[in-house]
Amino acid sequence: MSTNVRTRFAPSPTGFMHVGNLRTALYEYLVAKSLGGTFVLRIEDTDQERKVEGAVDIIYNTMRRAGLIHDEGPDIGGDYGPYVQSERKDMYLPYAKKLIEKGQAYYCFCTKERLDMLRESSDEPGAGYDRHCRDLPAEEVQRNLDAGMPYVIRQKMPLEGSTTFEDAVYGSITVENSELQDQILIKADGFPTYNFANVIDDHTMNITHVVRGSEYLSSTPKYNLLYEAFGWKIPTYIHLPLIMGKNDDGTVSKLSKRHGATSFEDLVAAGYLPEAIINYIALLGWAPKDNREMFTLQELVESFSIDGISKSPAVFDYDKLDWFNSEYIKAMTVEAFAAAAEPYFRKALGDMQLDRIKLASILQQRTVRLTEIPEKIAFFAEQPEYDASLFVNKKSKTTLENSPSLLKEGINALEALEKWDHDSIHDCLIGLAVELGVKNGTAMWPVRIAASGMSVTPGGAVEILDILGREESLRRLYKGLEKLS
RNA sequence: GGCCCGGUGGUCAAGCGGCUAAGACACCGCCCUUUCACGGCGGUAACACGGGUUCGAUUCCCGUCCGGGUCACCA
Repeated sequence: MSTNVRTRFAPSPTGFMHVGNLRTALYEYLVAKSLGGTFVLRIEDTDQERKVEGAVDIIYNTMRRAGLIHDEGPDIGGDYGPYVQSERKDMYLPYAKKLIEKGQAYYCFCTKERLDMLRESSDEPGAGYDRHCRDLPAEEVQRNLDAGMPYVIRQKMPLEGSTTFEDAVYGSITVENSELQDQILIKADGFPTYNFANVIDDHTMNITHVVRGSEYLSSTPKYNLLYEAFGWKIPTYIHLPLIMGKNDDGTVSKLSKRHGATSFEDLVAAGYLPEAIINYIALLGWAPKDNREMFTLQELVESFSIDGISKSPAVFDYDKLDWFNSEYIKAMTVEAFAAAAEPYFRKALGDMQLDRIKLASILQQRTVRLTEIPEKIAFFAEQPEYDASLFVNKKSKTTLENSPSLLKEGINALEALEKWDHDSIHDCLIGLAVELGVKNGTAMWPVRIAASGMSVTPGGAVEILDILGREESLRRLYKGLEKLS
């Protein structure tokens, strides 16, 4: 028997992809793919007031860059379309009316003002709707309808008893029905609310596994009541632990914009690779059976299982993301890294023609985020003003006294070089150290400082000289010598 | 505040009645080394608390405390 597993990612087009959403999408993808199922993309745009131009494209782009390829969706179609809720608008009202017929829902003519007043006049923080229209006489309802009075449709919650549902992660959860509000199903503008559209769409799209953040845990009983009212099969619920952010005061709360770079686009702009981001967030709330940490998307599909999902919230840790990113960078080929780094090379060097592969090879092992690159190599384009004190280094045994002669000897040796390439420069300087009877570092230090003007550089003296080229190298070394005298 | 969920080192986390309580990140030290890194080796650091159940609880139950989520014509 092959009940096809179907999951859906149902973002609303807000203009950015929050990592919490991305992680939900990832898990939905993994649940589907690890079970040989289908991954559906559905756009939830029922809130006409919050519509953002171009936001859907951001969703497509993010999904593609993250590698989360959907099997059905607005852009590629499928058997259960349309996949945009605004295009399904007409589907929802009939379902709501069916509920009214069954006595599970009702028209409500209360104005927004009355609702606001209700809220304000109550001293209970959680006080909700007073069910004023719940038992309106049928004639009055009809009269209002005929008069064209604006209305919403509300779900009629049971006043007694309790509702229990099973969650694949959190287990059995029971809520007293008296806690449940008569939530709105259809808004005054005719659009369904998220909660209602969700149930209708998930059912009509044959979604078998509903994966979402645990912030929906407490509203799930309402969903179940809806499914039961229609006599529909209840999907498997998989609620995910929340991703938290650290606040300035040391507390934590649901990760949001105020915690910094928290959207996929933000993170990419901050110099993180999509693969590293995916790998990291996969491990926020899920752990494999073994100790493994490095996963490609495909490997995640192979290792994923629902019972590895944890219940407790996870704090988003930029340090760990940094580590993943540097690991991914180190694992790239130099060519791939050079390509990824190119925009940052340009930023620091402009049109200056330096060997990109050589640059990449000295940077690759020491780059955590791509965005660090420009500041690391800016000295190649223009040597910064530096102080002679940089020539002093205890470990290398260099001082203001011995540096001038050391540097002069270096210049002499280098000027005699026939070929200016890495190995020649290397052998030349090492040979010099031997000749002078000093440590390699002692001979190298003044050269590197004069060539770069920086105490810390990517690569050593040899690499820098090689990349800089003979002419510019010598020019800088002489300048250093001048500074020392 | 009501309701729901959670609670293993600073962070992510293994563990699912008996372990010297893994591993990773971060941090610290040492080594390597032409700087910084990288790499190698080692180290500091945890079962929130109190009751039970049991021969035995980090693991099961209850309570307390703490943390989070949720109570919209937002999703």
